[in-house]
Amino acid sequence: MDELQLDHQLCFKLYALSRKVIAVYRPILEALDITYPQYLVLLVLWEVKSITVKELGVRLYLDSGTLTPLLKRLEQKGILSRQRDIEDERSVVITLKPAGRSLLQDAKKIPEALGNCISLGQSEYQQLKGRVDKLLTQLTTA
Amino acid sequence: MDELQLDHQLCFKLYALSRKVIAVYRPILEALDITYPQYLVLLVLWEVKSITVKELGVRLYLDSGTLTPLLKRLEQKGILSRQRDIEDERSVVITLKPAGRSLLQDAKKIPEALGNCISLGQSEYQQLKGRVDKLLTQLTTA
DNA sequence: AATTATTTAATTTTGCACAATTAAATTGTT
DNA sequence: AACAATTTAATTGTGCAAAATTAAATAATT
Repeated sequence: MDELQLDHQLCFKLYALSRKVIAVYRPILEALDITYPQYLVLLVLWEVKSITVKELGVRLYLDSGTLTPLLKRLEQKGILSRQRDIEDERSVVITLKPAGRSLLQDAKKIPEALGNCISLGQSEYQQLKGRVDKLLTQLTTA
Repeated sequence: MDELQLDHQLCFKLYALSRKVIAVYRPILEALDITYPQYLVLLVLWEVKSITVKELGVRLYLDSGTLTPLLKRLEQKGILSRQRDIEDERSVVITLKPAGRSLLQDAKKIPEALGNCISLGQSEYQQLKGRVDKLLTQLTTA
C-alpha cells in the first residue's frame, strides 16, 4: 500500500474532520456572534471565571500571538476584561464580564444542537474520543 | 456530566490533535520548504500529474479562496504550473513540473519519519482512522 | 545589591480558511 | 440565436495559527 496516497493518510483525515466539525458549529455559534476559537475561550471562562493568558494558552494549546488579538476582540464586545495582574505585572488576567456570563445560557443548547447534526452512537463517540485523547496526550507529553 | 466542559468536548480534542499532528509534520516538511496544506496538494499531484483547481478543492475540501494563493506560491517556486483549460476556459489546470516531481523522492521518507514520532499500534491506527473516516464521510455526504 | 537568566504578553510577518462578491465562460431554455 | 442560469477562479475582507522578535517584569545567581 502506498503511504503517500492522500486517501491513506490519517493526518489528512483528522485535519479534514476537524474543519468539518467546526463547520457544523459555525452556524450555531453565529447566533451568538462568536467564532469557534472564541467559543473555546468562553468554555474555559465559564469554568474558572478568571485566568491568565498564559494558563489559557496551556489549556487551548494556543500562544499569545493567537490569543491576544482574539481576546481583544472579545474585550471590544464587552464579553471579558483584560488587565495586568497586580501580583505579577508580566501576566494579564482575563475575567468574564456579565455579557459573557449571559452567553452561557444560550450555549447550553449547543451540545444538543450539535448532537443532532452528528449522529454518532454513544459507544462510538466515546471510543473515538478515547483514541483521539490518547494520541493527543502522547503528543503533548512527549 | 457537564457537556460544556472543555475537557469533555470531542471537537476540541479533534481540533487540538489535528494541529498537534501537523506540528509534527512541520519540521519534516520544512526540509522540503513547504507547508502542510502545500504538501496535501503535492500528494494529489503525485497521484494524478494534472488536475483542475475545482477537482483539487473537492479532494482537499478547500475552495479557490484558499487554493488560488497557495497554488500561486507553489507556481512561484517552479513546483507546478497554472493554466486555463483550453477545452473550458473557466477551469484552471494545475500541472506538476519537474521540480515538483523531484520532491517526491524526498517525501518518500516522510511517512516513516512521522511513524517514529507517533507511536501508534497498527490496529489502533487503523481503528482511529476508520472511526475518523466514517464520521468524515457522514458529514460530507449529509 | 548588581547582574544574568527566565518568564510573560504583545507585536510583526507569513500562510492558511472561509464567506461573500465579481467576472468570465459555459450550459440550459425559450 | 437570444436570454437566463450555472459553473469556475479570482478577489476582498476577517479571523485564526504559528514562528520570530521585542520589551518589561520577575526570579535566580553571583
